[in-house]
Amino acid sequence: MNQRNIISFETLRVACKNCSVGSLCLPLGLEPEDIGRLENIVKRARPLHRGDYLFRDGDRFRSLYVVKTGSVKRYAPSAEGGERVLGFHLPGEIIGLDAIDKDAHACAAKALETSALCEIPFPRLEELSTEIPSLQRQMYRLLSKEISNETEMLLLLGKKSAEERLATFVLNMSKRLQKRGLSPTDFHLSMSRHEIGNYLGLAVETVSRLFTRYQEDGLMVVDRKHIQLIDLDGLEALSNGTGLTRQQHQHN
Amino acid sequence: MNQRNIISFETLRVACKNCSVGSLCLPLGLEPEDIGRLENIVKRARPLHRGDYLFRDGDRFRSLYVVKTGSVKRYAPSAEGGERVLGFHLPGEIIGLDAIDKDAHACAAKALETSALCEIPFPRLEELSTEIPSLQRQMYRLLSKEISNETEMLLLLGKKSAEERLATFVLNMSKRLQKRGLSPTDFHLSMSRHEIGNYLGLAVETVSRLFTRYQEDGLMVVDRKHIQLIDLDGLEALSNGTGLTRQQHQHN
DNA sequence: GGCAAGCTTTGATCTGGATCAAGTCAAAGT
DNA sequence: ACTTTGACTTGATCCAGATCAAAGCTTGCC
Repeated sequence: MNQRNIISFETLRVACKNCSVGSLCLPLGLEPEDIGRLENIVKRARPLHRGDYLFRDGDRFRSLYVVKTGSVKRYAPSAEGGERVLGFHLPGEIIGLDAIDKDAHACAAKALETSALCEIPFPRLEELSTEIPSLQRQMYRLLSKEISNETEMLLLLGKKSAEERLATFVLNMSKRLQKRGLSPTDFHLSMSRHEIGNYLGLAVETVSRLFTRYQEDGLMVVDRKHIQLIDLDGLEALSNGTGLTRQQHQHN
Repeated sequence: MNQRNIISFETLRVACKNCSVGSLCLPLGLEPEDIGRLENIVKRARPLHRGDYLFRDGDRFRSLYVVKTGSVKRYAPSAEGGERVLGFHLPGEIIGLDAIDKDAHACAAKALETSALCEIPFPRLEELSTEIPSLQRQMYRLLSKEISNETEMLLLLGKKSAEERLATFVLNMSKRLQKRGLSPTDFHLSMSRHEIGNYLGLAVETVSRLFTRYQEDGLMVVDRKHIQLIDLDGLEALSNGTGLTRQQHQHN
């Protein structure tokens, strides 16, 4: 706590220019000069520890947040303590775009592990984006991309089987990690089986059984939260329903 | 065809100021003067007849569209002729926000009945919104609202039962029609049972059985595509899972 | 270390809704 | 009036995945 006071302003200031996830985030497409103006309004948020809330449902909407390191779970608490997981957020991803309209958060967000975040006060961002057309353009793109992502998820929940859902999920993680310069075939899942199941509309048991089966079929090696993908093409085939069924696989 | 040529420019020009759905659309929150500038870039699109395409998946993204009258179905065609219905659009609703990022439409849109639309060339809208902050603000809100809507749908597909889904759908239609000044309890569904089922992730047969059951339980009167809602509270209860189950209902 | 509290796996059973299979009905043409 | 066509309903059966039940594993905490 005291330590915060002795850190100089310069240290707290965000440096988007050097940020490893800058190319996935707001600065994309901005001139260096404009990135400087953006840096002036971005704040470094206090680091979160596992289980800490970034915001809760019902909170007034003030800022967008960008994950710098770690990961965040976003979920809608339902009556009777149940919850529905809406998404997992990796470094470079922006959280809060869904709250702009209602001016309040309809869901809660909490850290899955120790995480660092940037905070972007939305009124100032909105103001800045009237002055920097390329920032406005990037905002439109980010909002639109978020819609596409949700639509993708809708497709998954609406017609894919359990097998297809989990394969899609694992591949999606793989691709997102790759974009961040991490291994697409060897990674750590920061969320529990329960959370994965909840996110995909499946029971924990189903998730567990599928991981076991994928491993038996030589698609991946699973050791608790550590995943090693072996057969990306096989997973891709499963993910879009063109995969061999269990029986067919055994016969070939 | 010839008739189009003798209509004066003034007739073709869009008059957002007098539009009955203006308060649901882009002009919301704009000064009369700015609405005038918006009108200059909005075009009246050629009316569509049942089955006509507004755009197809893969089409280059050029414009947003607003339904003025009628209704439009948006869907993702899948391999082998199958399709996944992504939404139904009523007057005042904007179509195409999901295509901004990729600069191409990932889904197709076709008219469910004779429909009139406005076309808003996106590059010009983007330009105009850098000049009119309240227009930019409205765009952010609309995009954000779209994300919320999709999230809502995600919740529905992820954990609601068939019974809850259809009740939610009917109530959602009711509320949207009410906002447009139409009866919230007596309306016509322009889409088929098949399309409703597809949209909700249910089989046609399930939709049909549920409509029958709702009617038996005195919640509504269904006559082909015409729906009359009788017990809004009962439907609301069903829709969020707090409703009595069939058995409980009979015992009370 | 050792115990408690979660997670995760695995097995057995159950069920909501899909699928299959006939009809029924309404609108449009002949 | 009679066929056609496509949308809708109704009934019978089936199955993927939920739910129930019971262990194994980890991790953390005293």
